Amino acid sequence: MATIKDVARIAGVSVASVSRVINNGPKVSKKTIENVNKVMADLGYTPNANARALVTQKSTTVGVVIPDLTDPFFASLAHGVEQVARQQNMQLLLSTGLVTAESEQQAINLLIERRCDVMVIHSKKLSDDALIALTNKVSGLVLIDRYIEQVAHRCVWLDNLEGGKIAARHLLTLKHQTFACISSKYQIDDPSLRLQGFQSELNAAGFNLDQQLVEYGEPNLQGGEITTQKLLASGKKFSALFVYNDAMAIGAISTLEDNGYRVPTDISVIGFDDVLLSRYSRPKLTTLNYPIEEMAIQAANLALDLANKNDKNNNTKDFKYIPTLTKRESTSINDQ
Amino acid sequence: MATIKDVARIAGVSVASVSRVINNGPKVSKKTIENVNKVMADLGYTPNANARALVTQKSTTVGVVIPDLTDPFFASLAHGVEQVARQQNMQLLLSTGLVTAESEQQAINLLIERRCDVMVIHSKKLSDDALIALTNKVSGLVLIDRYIEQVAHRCVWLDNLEGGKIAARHLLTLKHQTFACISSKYQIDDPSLRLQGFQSELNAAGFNLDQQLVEYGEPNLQGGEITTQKLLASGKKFSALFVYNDAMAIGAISTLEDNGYRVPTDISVIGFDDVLLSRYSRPKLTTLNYPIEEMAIQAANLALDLANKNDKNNNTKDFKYIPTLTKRESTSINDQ
DNA sequence: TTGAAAGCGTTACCAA
DNA sequence: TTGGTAACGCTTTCAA
Repeated sequence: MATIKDVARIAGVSVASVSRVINNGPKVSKKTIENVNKVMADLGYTPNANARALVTQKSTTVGVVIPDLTDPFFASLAHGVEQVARQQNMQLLLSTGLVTAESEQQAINLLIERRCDVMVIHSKKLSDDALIALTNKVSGLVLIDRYIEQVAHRCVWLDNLEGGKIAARHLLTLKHQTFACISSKYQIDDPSLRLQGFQSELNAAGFNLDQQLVEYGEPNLQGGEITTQKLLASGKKFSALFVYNDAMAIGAISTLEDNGYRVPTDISVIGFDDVLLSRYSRPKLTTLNYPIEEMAIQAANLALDLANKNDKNNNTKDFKYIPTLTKRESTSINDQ
Repeated sequence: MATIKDVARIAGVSVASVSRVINNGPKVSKKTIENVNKVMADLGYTPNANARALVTQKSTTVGVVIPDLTDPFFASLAHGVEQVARQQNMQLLLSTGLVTAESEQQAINLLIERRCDVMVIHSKKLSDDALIALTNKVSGLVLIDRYIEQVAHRCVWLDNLEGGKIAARHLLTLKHQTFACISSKYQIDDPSLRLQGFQSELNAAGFNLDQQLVEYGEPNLQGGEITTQKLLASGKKFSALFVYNDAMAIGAISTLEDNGYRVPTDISVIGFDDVLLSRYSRPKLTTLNYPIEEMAIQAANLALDLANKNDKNNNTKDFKYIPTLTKRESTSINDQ
């Protein structure tokens, strides 16, 4: 592959001049520009980004660490980051497939090796301390979907507790009085906070959440089906069901209808996340919108600022998002 | 950030020795290894991948070019490539957001700038010639979902024509006699081949596809709804509907049921792709499985071999995949 | 407006 | 088993 030297030699100029025309540098004669451009085209010359990164000490690459690309939620996150990357003429360096603290750490290390100056990290397994340490090493590192007090100004996160409350309020407004809940068996923060918020708001309104009507399962379609079967098997009645995420909610609806319950006529179901899926279900899912793409854009911009030390405002506050209710068809008033 | 020189100086050895321990090079004394490792740990030293790439002339990076990350189909493709990348300790460099031939070209150029030696490209807009030219420049470049005769041995693709035929055969087996079809308005190869295969198999069995029962729309949920409305508005009867992809098929089912038709009792619907969505719909979608992840893995491995000149078998044949029928609940026998 | 040359952080060859 | 050093392809300063 042709190098800048080849171009210089053939064009009969110095590499410095070639470099100048590549970078639209100042003070180059029109003639040189044209000449060099022609030679570059002839040779099919493409500058070597690695060499460039080495000398300029910047990577024009933004790193993203997420657990799984095939989960639409994370795909949206990556998509958000990608948009700001493209704006900046930067590229996405992606690390996925993370299950343990070690693999998360490893993924981040790879980004550091590439001297990625801007990174958006979704980490649930790494300890606060490990993350804080990383934060000191990489100035453009931003945490998404996680809140750590000591590095609050680098956290872009969603208030899951409030999300649970909003769901409860919606159901309460619809005059429901008996509630069930499906949560995730994986006890990271999110599910327990959502459940906690839901429950506390119910209590505040003078209602109770029967612990026998709380089930935990895999956070996917099948998990929703299985937990709903258990709920039904308990024999207890409920008219409103709050589900950890949309995939489970769709599974729940499916099982409910298979068992002769109409949604929302007999039972109202509310999900969480508002992924694409929720618009594809029948009935269309009422759910809490998790503005993950918007948050990812925010996170990427923040990382960019941090990397460029544009921390003008020297921000110390975090970036908290509140989910919003998206009313569709799976909840309705309880008129029994 | 600490460099190899810092490590060498502090450890009291030469950079050559440090380099050897980093790369598990031969002939290093145990003592040196331990000493150097300790210093590296103390300094939090991380090798610079850019410098490495420059001198070794290889990038340990695999490039992926896809139109859109949020489309589950492409997410699966990226996921497949990612799996083989990880196996090789390589990382994904991702380019998305492609709409025109120019932006596709641009995306590929960025990968070349990074001296990405292994790349899997999903390109629908670039001309055959442009792609062939690229192929000469990058030895590890593989095309996915596209077939170009001159570079057949670098193509991993699906036989869409056969897919259409399989759909037709399935419906024929179920004794259907009147057919409708929803296609994509974007006239790249895939939709027209699917339609063509469908039609030709119908004809072979002595049936006809009424052109008034063929509609074209946006390849998403809404497109499926709109085209189905048009189909219904034509007043013509049909008992079987072949739809371009799963998203449209789900839209179609929704509109059909809203208009009082039961699926599959009154009308059988068959989709294409077998994305996650198809398992989430009610009734669950009968569709043609597009083994995109498997194909992506194949493509990535092929690209790897090509890049390493492991073209041992000096393959000249292409990699053609045939979709397979996934029977679920949206098709049934026509007993009228 | 142009060119020479130093230097970015590594690896790998050649000597010692 | 170790160290010195050229080289990778580029940008950037300094002089001319």
